[in-house]
Amino acid sequence: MAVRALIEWFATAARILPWRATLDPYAVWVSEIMLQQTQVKTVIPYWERWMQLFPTPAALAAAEESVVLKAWEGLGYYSRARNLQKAARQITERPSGTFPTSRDELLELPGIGPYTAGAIASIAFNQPAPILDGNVIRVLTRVHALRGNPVERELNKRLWSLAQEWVQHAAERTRFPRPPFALSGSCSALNQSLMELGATLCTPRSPGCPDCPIRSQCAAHRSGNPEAFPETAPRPVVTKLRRVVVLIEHRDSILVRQRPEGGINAGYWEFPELELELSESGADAIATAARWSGLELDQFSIRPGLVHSITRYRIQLEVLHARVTRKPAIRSSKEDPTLTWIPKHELAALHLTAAHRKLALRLEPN
DNA sequence: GTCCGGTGCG
DNA sequence: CGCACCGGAC
Repeated sequence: MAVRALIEWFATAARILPWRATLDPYAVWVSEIMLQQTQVKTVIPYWERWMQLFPTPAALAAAEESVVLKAWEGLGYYSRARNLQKAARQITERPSGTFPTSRDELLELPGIGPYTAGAIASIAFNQPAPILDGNVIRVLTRVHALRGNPVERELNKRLWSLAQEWVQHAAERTRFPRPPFALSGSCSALNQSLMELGATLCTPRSPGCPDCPIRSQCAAHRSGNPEAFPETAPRPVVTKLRRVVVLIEHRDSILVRQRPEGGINAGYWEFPELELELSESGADAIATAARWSGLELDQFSIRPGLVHSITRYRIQLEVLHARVTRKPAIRSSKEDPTLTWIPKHELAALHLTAAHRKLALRLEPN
């Protein structure tokens, strides 16, 4: 085990990150949820704004959902934001009025699974709770040269048990050097050092083995091919889709709609989007938009499109623009009651999906 | 183009 | 256990 070397390395090599300046469990929790599936660099400005807007669980619990979703706009996986607020409401309703401190209590909150429960319990409260995320999986499979897919039950169980042994060892056998940031103790230091190593040196490609504090104890390093670990399952095939976005402006207003609950980008606003066949041409896109809107073909102009990827889809967006002097009566507004004209200056405050925010930024200001 | 990554739900 | 959920890095 390389626990001591890891902790000593962490005390000197840890990146200074805004959420490392505090041990407030709420601040740690928010950072951990944002960091799920999302890179540190992306998270930093979101975390700063979030902590200003909602400095406590009570502030988050009391906020309008639309304000919460606006603060999350562009981060993706929007159920994380909804669950964060749901959990904040549960926390403020606790009879004790205190933040849950145990892994088991944390696990009861929506959006908190085994990783996040361990992260909060160890980082904020220095409990010997294990954590296993992508970084830790990489470090542990490399140190022990563990073959197999870490998602499968057998290896996954082994990795959790190693993570538990390491943090237990940290709890019983180590102290931590005083680092230049907030640290609750050696369990926190060990867990954070595993993640930090995975994020900065023990990276998926081109790992920085020469600088690694535990390379002498690493079986994958000795093997000469650390990148062979962990083994990964093939990713699901990407489905290509093609859609047309219809930007219709009338005076200072523009047509938007809200995405339904329960699917991609649930509850977020967007400009109307229509499905196209992959084979359809630009002219077909205009015909589709005209049929949907009741406008004439020649009222539309083609604007630069964009490509974006969400989950297993790669979506080519064509963009059409029309400026009308009379609002068209759009038939589908009966089936889609969220279809709404809003003043363009209100787009800034609306929660839009990332792709449509890019389109909104291309509109001329009034 | 290809790769990366926690939680919830069926 | 398989799949859905996002956006950005390379």
